[in-house]
Amino acid sequence: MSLTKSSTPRFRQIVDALRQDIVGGSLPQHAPLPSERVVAEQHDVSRMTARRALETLELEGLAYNEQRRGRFVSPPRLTYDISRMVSFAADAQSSGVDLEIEVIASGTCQATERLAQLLGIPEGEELFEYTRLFRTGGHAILIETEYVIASRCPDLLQHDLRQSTTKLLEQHYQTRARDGDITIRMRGMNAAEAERLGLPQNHAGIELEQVVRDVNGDPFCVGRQMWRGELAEFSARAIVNAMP
Amino acid sequence: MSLTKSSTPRFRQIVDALRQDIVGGSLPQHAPLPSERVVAEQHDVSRMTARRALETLELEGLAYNEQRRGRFVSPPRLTYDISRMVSFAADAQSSGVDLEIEVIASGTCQATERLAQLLGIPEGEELFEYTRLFRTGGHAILIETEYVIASRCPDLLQHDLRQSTTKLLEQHYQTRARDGDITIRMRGMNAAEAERLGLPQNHAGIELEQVVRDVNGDPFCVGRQMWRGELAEFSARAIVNAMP
DNA sequence: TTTTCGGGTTGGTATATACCAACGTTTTTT
DNA sequence: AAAAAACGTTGGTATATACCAACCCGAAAA
Repeated sequence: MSLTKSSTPRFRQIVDALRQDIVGGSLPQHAPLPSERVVAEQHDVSRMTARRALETLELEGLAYNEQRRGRFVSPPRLTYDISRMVSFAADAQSSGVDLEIEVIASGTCQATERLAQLLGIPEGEELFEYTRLFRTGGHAILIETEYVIASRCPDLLQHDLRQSTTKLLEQHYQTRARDGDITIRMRGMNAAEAERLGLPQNHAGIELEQVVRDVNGDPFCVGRQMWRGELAEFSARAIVNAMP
Repeated sequence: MSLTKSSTPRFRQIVDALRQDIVGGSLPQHAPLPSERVVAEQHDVSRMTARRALETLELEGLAYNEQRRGRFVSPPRLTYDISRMVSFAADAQSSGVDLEIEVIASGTCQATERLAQLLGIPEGEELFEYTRLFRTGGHAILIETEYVIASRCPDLLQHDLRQSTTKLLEQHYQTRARDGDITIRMRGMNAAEAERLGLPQNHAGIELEQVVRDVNGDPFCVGRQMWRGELAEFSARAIVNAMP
């Protein structure tokens, strides 16, 4: 006889129902979704199936998850225009996004082989290194670590790092960013990144690496950002080269 | 007493072991990973736990999964330089990547409101629409749908679409791409996309939307690509604008 | 030689259950 | 009033089991 015999899996039906509640607006931003146990009871499935449905909503970017607190409706994406500005902080703040920056760590380090190569400096040269967490409305968006050549900006770490680095370097060190190289890819987060962003390990996110160069074309800063994938959006303007 | 009492979860220990086999090179590209049942037996866990481990490898981008055939080691990422060239096909082929293009569908359609707006044309105007699947070594990378203003390139669909559209339009219609706008985001795939790429529904991927403009600044083509997230990498060069 | 039919593999879905760790709130104790 | 303990919630991990659908491949039939 069989109960329903519809070919779409149960968990997917639940996903569809919950998605309606979210995109239909009956569940606003940051509103809690029903817990795994509640969903299981409401739809008369096992908790594992309910869990599957809720996890799928996370994959779709419609919900996020705070460690053993519950699942909530995701806020809309933030767009970072990578070809207009090298600094996300300046970009966001000038477009009216309420952006909070927390400095997780800061200090000095020595250039590794890779950093030295990217910055065009000898291995072992002193760098400032700092890690910052970006939030909006208390909700973590991305975590960033930047490395700046120390000799170009003495006492950089004495300044307040809760602002755009690009602006800081301009105002105090006459170092103006002219251009940069950016690489974007999707990948699972490592333990440290996931913890900072309040996510389970291996949650998929978007990694953005950038090298920033000054008006002379000399690189002075490299950074690596890890974004919550469901919150990230990157826009760019491409210029097609002259052809042969 | 407890058996191991290590705080890292069993499934994660298995992930670590399998990852070693992959990055260590003992499992080459496209080599089959042990099946869920085999992993379960080898590591003395239940099949659900083994499955969990293998799925985590997929999230990390180290493995991919073909519908009920098994899991395999992922090939390395492909990089698309979005600021140098508007066409991935031309970019890849010129850099020696073995790229196969399959035309899934092609035909004409009428501009929807959104397409009309992007292309700067009246709603309902005739467009060519075609969908192509890109592979390398038989392995699907991305699926793309493009819309081109029909009046600008009569009989476009008579040509072989298994090549760079940019080149095709240049050679036959004197339409040369000058620049474009690109948007990149991560999201779960819908049913159609997932099926074409041989993935389970809602697998996370990277969506890339682009509008291409000619030498007069008039848009003539819009496209939307869905990439397997673990294979995609985008590079760009950013130019910082003059400041106030 | 080609086609068809099994049987064994694979992952996909689903249930029912169990215990744990982390968090929040309430109650009790200090 | 402040600190501590208790309790109930949440998701995180893990097991054991079951059946299904798609696929591969080899054996049997055409």
